[in-house]
Amino acid sequence: MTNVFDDPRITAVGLLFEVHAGLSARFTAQLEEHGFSAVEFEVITRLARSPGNQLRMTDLAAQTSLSTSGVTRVVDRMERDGLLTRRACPNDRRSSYAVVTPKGMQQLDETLPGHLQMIEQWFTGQLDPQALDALLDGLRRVRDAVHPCATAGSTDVAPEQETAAGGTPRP
Amino acid sequence: MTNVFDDPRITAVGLLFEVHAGLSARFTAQLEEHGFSAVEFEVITRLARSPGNQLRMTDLAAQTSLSTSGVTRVVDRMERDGLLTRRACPNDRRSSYAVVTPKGMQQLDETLPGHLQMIEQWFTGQLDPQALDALLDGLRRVRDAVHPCATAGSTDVAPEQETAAGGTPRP
DNA sequence: CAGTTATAGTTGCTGCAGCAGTCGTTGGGC
DNA sequence: GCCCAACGACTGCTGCAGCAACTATAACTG
Repeated sequence: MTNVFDDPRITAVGLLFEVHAGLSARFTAQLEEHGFSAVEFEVITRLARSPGNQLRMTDLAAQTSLSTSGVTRVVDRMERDGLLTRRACPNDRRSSYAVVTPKGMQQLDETLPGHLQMIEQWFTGQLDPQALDALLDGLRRVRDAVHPCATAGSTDVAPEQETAAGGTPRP
Repeated sequence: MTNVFDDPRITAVGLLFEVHAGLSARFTAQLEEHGFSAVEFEVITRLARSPGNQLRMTDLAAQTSLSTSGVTRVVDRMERDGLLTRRACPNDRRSSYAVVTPKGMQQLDETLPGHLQMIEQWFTGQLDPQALDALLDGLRRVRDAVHPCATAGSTDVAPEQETAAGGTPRP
């Protein structure tokens, strides 16, 4: 039987997903040595790169792969561990900010060098600069297509225009 | 403050992960229209592309992102839904095969065209052939570094050689 | 052949994330 | 000022996946 799964499209996706899984596993292992889960690291990173080391819960959810309820729980845990604090929003009493504490920043600072080294070792360092550029350029174009609002909290993006096989806006 | 997070390595990983998340979300939505969860689709795909539409539970675990216990539960569910069956292994009475049923194959056949179309629309179709090749080539090289045993059940790979920042072999 | 070790699969327990429903807050229409 | 829809965050419930413990079988050793 001629295998339908040799279709280059399937292979392409398989490749991308395997790379993601592989890198995730490596990173998770290293992050846990520093007391972070993958999600926690993503959260604290997004916060730390934002002005004032803080972000509203909703915006945090939009920037991460989490739902708002997911963000609530993660921030719960990290607040219990002293890495974050909640701060009331002065303008809007419904909103609250998640803020990185000094302890959180310190733990992040201890984690980052090793993390960067891991990236270098397993990802960027595997390719010569030219090939890496090509890879990133391709990824960027796919990202722009597939990930409409990568930077919530700052600028909003034009409403996406579906082409065919339309449907499900976004979860 | 000069932001540490503008480091190109962080950006590269962020890009890759955003692409993965974006594609995952799209695919998940489409797959669920056909009654598959993402994991179930991965499982049935791996089975369907294997000789005899079957695979031992352990090999299935190695080829997917699941642990062996995870495979047990997924196969439980899919067997309950009539998509798979367990079959005893004649040589080794410890092992059992997971086999795709006709109903499973049919449901897969109904799903695949739309799935391929999604891939085309959101991923491969976003790039001209040359750029796509460059992207896939880069991914392939990273995959080879990071994902030692992509094809379990067939050939084994040479034991990985850690360089620096050693440690945790694999989960 | 008996005894030990390794392997295949399953299951109890735990932790996590999403959904849907709830409460408090905000802003617009009248 | 009052009412109602929209919004932000939180919580009960459910389903899922991994770990560790367990059973059954296989392979190895003397």
